[in-house]
Amino acid sequence: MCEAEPRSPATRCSTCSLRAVCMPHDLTSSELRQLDSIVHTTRHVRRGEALFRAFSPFQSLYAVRTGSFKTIVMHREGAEQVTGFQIPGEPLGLDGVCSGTHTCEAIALEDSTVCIIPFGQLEMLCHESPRMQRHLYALMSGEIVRESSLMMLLGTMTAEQRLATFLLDLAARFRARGYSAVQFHLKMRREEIGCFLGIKLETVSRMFSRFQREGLVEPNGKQIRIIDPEGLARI
Amino acid sequence: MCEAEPRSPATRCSTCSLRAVCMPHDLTSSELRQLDSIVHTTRHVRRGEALFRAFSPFQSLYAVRTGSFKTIVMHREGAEQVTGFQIPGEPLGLDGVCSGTHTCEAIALEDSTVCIIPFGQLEMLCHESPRMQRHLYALMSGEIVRESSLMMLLGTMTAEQRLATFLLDLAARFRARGYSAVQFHLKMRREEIGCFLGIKLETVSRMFSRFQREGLVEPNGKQIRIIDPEGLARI
DNA sequence: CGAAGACTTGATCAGATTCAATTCGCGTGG
DNA sequence: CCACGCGAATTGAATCTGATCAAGTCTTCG
Repeated sequence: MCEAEPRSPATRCSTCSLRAVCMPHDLTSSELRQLDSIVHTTRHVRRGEALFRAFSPFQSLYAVRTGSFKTIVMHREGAEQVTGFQIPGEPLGLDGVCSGTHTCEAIALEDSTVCIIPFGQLEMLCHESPRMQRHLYALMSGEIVRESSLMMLLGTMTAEQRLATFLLDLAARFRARGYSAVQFHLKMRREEIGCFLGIKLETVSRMFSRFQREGLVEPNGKQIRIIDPEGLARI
Repeated sequence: MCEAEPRSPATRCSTCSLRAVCMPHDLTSSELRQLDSIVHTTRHVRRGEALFRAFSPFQSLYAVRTGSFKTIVMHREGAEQVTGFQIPGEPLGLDGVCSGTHTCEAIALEDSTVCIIPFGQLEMLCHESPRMQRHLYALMSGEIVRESSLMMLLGTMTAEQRLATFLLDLAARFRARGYSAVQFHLKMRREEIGCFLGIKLETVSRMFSRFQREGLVEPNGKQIRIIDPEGLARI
């Protein structure tokens, strides 16, 4: 066989339902074909396993296809900070471009799959396609902006405001992907939410209880129903 | 005059003493010449004035040439978070690439000058020069990494650890630019330090006093002398 | 069905904030 | 040139938010 092995349609960018989330919307069919030829591998990561670890060499960017991840940075002696949660359509690995080595690690919150985008080949495609180039810039800059607003959260907000902001942000991201923004399932544990928001797991739990008392949210373990988004936003 | 107006040597990348900090170290002389032709303007910003504001259109990246800046993101109703301090050789404006609009604003902490790097022209240069391309990627990714470690600071550290980390980080950056890492002048007020570290100005002041009692730092208003960097790192 | 892990809730404690009172430093104008 | 005045910084006391410790309940999964 001279041709590359045919892939299942599910692993093609050109037919992927997440394309609108993940890639620029105005790619030509020729650019899409090139993209297909780059992104020809997916990888399965089991719940709890690492997609990449800190200090591992950077070779590829990833896009979450199914499932979800957390990214964490480690401090000396095990203190860790969750720097983000990624759901389908969102990028992973942008931290590695800088030094060629990952500084954070990405752990699957459930059995998940990612698309693998070899960075060297992506660079070449970007060199040919101004649209892809722009998109890569935008992805990186977007990550910078996302982290800035997280710093705002960690630097200025109370525990109550942090959890409210977290829930509204998740809801918006689910909505953007066509899922319900009102009811969703948290794949992460209370401890991981706390570690993301800079508070302890007990505090997360107390704030959930408070939201329930105040009729803002109906938490049922990991199943969350948002009753009063305006109320949450007002906090 | 057919030729572009001659610039003073001080405004040329090719002769700039900060080039090693600001640009890739392995540029060819032809690449340097191209760089000179792009970065042909500097701008003065008075103490307290904005280099760019949130929501202003993004057109250029900037590099601090002299002086220093803070970048802040605003929340509804005036709550603000300082997301970074920039000293000579450091980039400004990377947040704007994403949406074409700045999300933070950059305020001069003292009378300062910046080099203006029009982003459209930089893109073109990057297209020609793989080294410049890599450098731009690295700048953006580096900002992502920097912000991650700041999130770690805001999410997991005590006030004492935050200030110690802040001082050591500044010291390292001054050293990298050939300034003393032991003694330096803080251009920002206690309030701004606090706003960066997610603590109140009184707490910053108390921590400075504590460091002085413990013989770690000799603070004299804004003049700082670091006595025991290992001790600071151990906190 | 039982055990381990995850979550909730209460009581107490500690670190940081808030409020307030001085003190210090610096630029301005008499 | 010095005094004045204002913003910045320091320090103390009271308060509060969130952390810690601990007990008990709920879930999940082998």
